[in-house]
Amino acid sequence: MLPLTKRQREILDYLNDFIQQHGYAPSLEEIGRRFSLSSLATVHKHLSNLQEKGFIRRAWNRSRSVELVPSRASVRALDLPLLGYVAAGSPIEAVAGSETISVPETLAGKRDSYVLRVKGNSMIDEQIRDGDFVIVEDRRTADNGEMVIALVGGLDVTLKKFYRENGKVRLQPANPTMQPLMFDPDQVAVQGVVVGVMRKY
Amino acid sequence: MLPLTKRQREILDYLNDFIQQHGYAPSLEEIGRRFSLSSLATVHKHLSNLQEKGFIRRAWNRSRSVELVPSRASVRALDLPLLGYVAAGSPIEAVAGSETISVPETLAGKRDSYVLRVKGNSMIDEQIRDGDFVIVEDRRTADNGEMVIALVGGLDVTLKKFYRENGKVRLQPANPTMQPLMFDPDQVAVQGVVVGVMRKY
DNA sequence: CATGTTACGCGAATGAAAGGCGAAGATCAA
DNA sequence: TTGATCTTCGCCTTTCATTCGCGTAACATG
Repeated sequence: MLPLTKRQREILDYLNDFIQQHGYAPSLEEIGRRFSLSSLATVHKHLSNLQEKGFIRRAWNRSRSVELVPSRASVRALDLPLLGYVAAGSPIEAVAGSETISVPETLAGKRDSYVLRVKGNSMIDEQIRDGDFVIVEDRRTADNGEMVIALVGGLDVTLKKFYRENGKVRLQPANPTMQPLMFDPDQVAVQGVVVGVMRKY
Repeated sequence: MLPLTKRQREILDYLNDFIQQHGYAPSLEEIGRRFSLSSLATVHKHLSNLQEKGFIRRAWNRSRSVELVPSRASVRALDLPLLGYVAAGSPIEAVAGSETISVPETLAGKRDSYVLRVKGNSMIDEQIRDGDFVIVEDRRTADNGEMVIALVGGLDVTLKKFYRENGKVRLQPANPTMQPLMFDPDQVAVQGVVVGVMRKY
């Protein structure tokens, strides 16, 4: 893609801000006012140049039809649903509405995945703290040592580490004050496996 | 999909609110009243335009049949450069080539940001483990308690928690076996601040 | 140094789309 | 059937993008 001039960069940034803020693009007149340009022809030429260089798209003769081309902001991210909160030992608490979180493709599992927000510090020993987002791949089986969302006895939904031992299933809390729990395999239904963590400071 | 005009955006926002609040769509007359439009033809034309642009769907000739098209609002992700590895006490070790990591927009700072991969468990007390990716916002100042990438004495580049105390700067390792270090402010140059963490299992 | 190119700028004229009106016709649910 | 609601038609005004001709400045190149 062709490089921008200083002026073009300024205008592109302005477009970005404006669209972000208003939800629609500025008119040529508004752009001109922002940069103290008295002629719309000047603005128009700038937009044409930006279009030629591939940074924006425009519908012909349509009001406020400038669109930013998602170039460097690559689309390699998935919008996963934020289903709710999870705390060790408590059922998943659904979150209102249908919020989504964008997650890098490399973090999300290949199957259907979703996101839960961690409540409390019960997973602190696995370096997961209160407020972290865990990306969960929706599947019914787990390997030893994986962190799973498990339905225990048809009641509790918990986040634990999963081990299969001597025909039993061991669910290991990531908290030193809690004891590991042993179950018969038919008592434990794996709901999903944690494949990633995100934290925002 | 075509972008919206100012008016179209207003109406779309109203539809959104109304449906959210009532559970059903407004009638044309209600929309018109909200925007002080005396002709339903005007409202109808707006809805047609919104439909044409792909933001709503309508059943033909059905009352209150406006439906919002699930936001294909492609939440963008940024491709940030993976600059290298960082371990407490060691200089940043550059990674070969120009790898990038895609990071959700919500995790990345507003300014220029980059990604470092953590080596070793020296930050374990801050729930950052070996192999984690830290998203670093490139700036030169930090507030108390922020985790910073700091250049100390023009030599070492380290990842520490940052505190300003009594005209001195305290760099606090996130590891119980390491002592906090006190410096004169001119000995410490903040390179960036950690704004996010990502982990892949 | 002259010269072609490109970015940047002006103002005016033109016409298309958006936004608006009222009235009449069509359709659906009760 | 009837009342509420959606659809269509013609016509108007406002907003906006486009085009044209012309000009200046910066810059690379022969």
